[in-house]
Amino acid sequence: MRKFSARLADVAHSAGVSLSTASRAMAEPGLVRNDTREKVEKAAARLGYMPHGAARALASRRSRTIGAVLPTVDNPIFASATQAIARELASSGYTLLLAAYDYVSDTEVTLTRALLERGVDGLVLVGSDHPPELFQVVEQAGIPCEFTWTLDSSGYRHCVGFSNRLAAARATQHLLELGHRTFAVLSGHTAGNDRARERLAGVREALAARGLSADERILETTFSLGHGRAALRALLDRSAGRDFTALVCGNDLLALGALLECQARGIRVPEELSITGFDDIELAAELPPGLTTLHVPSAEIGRRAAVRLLERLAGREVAREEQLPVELIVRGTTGPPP
Amino acid sequence: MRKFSARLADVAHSAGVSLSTASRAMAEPGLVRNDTREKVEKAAARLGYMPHGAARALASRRSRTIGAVLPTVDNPIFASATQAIARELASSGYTLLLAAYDYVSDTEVTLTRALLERGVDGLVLVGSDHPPELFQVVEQAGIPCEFTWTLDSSGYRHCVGFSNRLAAARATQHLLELGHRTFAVLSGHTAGNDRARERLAGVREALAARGLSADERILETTFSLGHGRAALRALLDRSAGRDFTALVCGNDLLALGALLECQARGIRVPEELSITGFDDIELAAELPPGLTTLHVPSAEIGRRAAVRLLERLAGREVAREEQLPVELIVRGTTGPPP
DNA sequence: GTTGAAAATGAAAGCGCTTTCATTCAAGAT
DNA sequence: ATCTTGAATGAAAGCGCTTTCATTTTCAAC
Repeated sequence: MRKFSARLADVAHSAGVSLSTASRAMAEPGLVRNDTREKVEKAAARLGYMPHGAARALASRRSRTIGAVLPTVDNPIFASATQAIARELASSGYTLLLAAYDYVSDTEVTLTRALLERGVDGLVLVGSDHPPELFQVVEQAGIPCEFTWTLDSSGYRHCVGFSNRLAAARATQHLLELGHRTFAVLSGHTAGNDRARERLAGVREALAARGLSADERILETTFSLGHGRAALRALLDRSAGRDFTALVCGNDLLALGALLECQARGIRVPEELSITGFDDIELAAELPPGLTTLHVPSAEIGRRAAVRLLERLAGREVAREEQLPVELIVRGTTGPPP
Repeated sequence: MRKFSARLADVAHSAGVSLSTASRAMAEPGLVRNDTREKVEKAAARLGYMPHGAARALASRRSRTIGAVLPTVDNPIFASATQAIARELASSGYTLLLAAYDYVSDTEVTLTRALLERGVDGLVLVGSDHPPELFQVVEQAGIPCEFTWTLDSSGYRHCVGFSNRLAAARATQHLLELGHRTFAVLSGHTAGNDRARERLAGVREALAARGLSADERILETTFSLGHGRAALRALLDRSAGRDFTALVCGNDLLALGALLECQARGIRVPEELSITGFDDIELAAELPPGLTTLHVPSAEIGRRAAVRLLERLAGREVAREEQLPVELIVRGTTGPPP
């Protein structure tokens, strides 16, 4: 079934040079005379030569591929970060290998191992919370790794992101400044997810600084519109009536789900209830009255992670930690309490 | 920097068997005695052996990787299809390599070539519309390829999907049956996108069958909420006033964008204007009054594409074309004309 | 015990490329 | 002319694995 495919040896022969010269002509054009390089290029074009990545990787000990292991690809922020990584890598001749583990830790380890076996030269991971087994295989592989969407408290891993804790505290602060004193929180699942955990911690700290707490009104759920909606429903049904004026959400999907539930129930936002999100996805701006949220530089995170990895692969040093700005975007879902 | 990593030869030596036996113990356990297999497995575990994918690929002539080339990963339908492909492949020991070309044809060819160089054993492409160059490199690589989200009119390529034309016609038919006679259409860009083109053609045909046409009220734009909104705005501003009662959209993002624009302008849906989408993303059900749309089996498309590829790689035959059901979901955005 | 066939193992030849090392070549200095 | 030197090229040794082919072992049947 597989057609004959020209090898570099065929190209070399057709160009009338040795295999090594042909190899150099393709990889390091500076090492051969101009006319021989042209001969080789012509021969390659003539034969429709396509390099054999596996052979190249085996001989050179690098694959020119980077692996990214994501919780899910079905989230605009990861999608744009991924796109950015891929683009940046492509401009340096690298290819991105993608794997999504759907928030299942075991799968994350399996997929990471699969990528390492495929010989990726570097790795992009999300968050700093991972099974010890994962750190172990990555360590053993001895390849550079960037942790994203987070800052590493241990301070010895390479990461590019922002403080989820401070950002979440900022949103909470915004609500406090508007005068809110009774809060509810819709958080993502915190087990194995440091971003969700840090965001929740940030909210708690900001409240605690004012002697407040939302403890009995904190719900953890899956990041999605439907779950956000269901979670608010549960919150409203449980506390006899609505005993809070502000709702802080772990991401925009949860917040928008909550907003839709409010609209369905006839709860006026922000007059009766203020809502904040996190991420600033496109829908946050489009859905009236506009979601107050934190804008995270997702594409920039991806791009920087890629750049840093390329730098490190080239043997250059980069700062351990790269902090990117998160901006509070105030839109229509927050206002003074009733 | 890179740590020492055990090779299969080390495992073999440690287990007291030959390299070939060790190889067989890992790849074809049936070929070695139980106790030797155990010896090898123990040795592998002891040394933390991790197979070298490139070496394996070079020797065996297959990489156990499948490539998928998508227009974008930032669309729920592609995200879920991708997830499904990856899951199905993983269960057979295959890994998915992902590439997104952002609707840029040149990039599509470049990325496909990159995947082929990486030695993918099979390919999943979206749609049947591709630059001739792409068909050529795929052809030359001689690997199985599945075209998805479409049915191939030429009938000689392997594809799994549905008729975008008939589905779009069905939605149009629904509006016709409700009594609508004046239509506008928000289409995705049709250049190089057979799905968008077929959907538009389906609408046109359904209208033509009743002697109707929407020609002067057809707009092509980028698939996104914001662009959908802007497109409807343009449509309303251009025709002096609103001279149509039904709006057929190329996908849900466009439809939901249009819906938001209606809500912003105070146009009541469906009382004054009926809207249909295409895809049935989560938001279509959540955003009041609920979008009437066509449910496409995106995960199933991905899963079947993966299964078919695995079958073909195992040397088994599969039907050239696999048609999946598309269902009209009637929600709140369609009703009788005013 | 033999014998023969099947099962298990080992030796060795690559897979297609990169890269070291040795060799040749061109060209300026003597 | 000869020598020197650096640039350009070629020969050959792997990279870590799979797989063919040959050899040894096992074990049922005689």
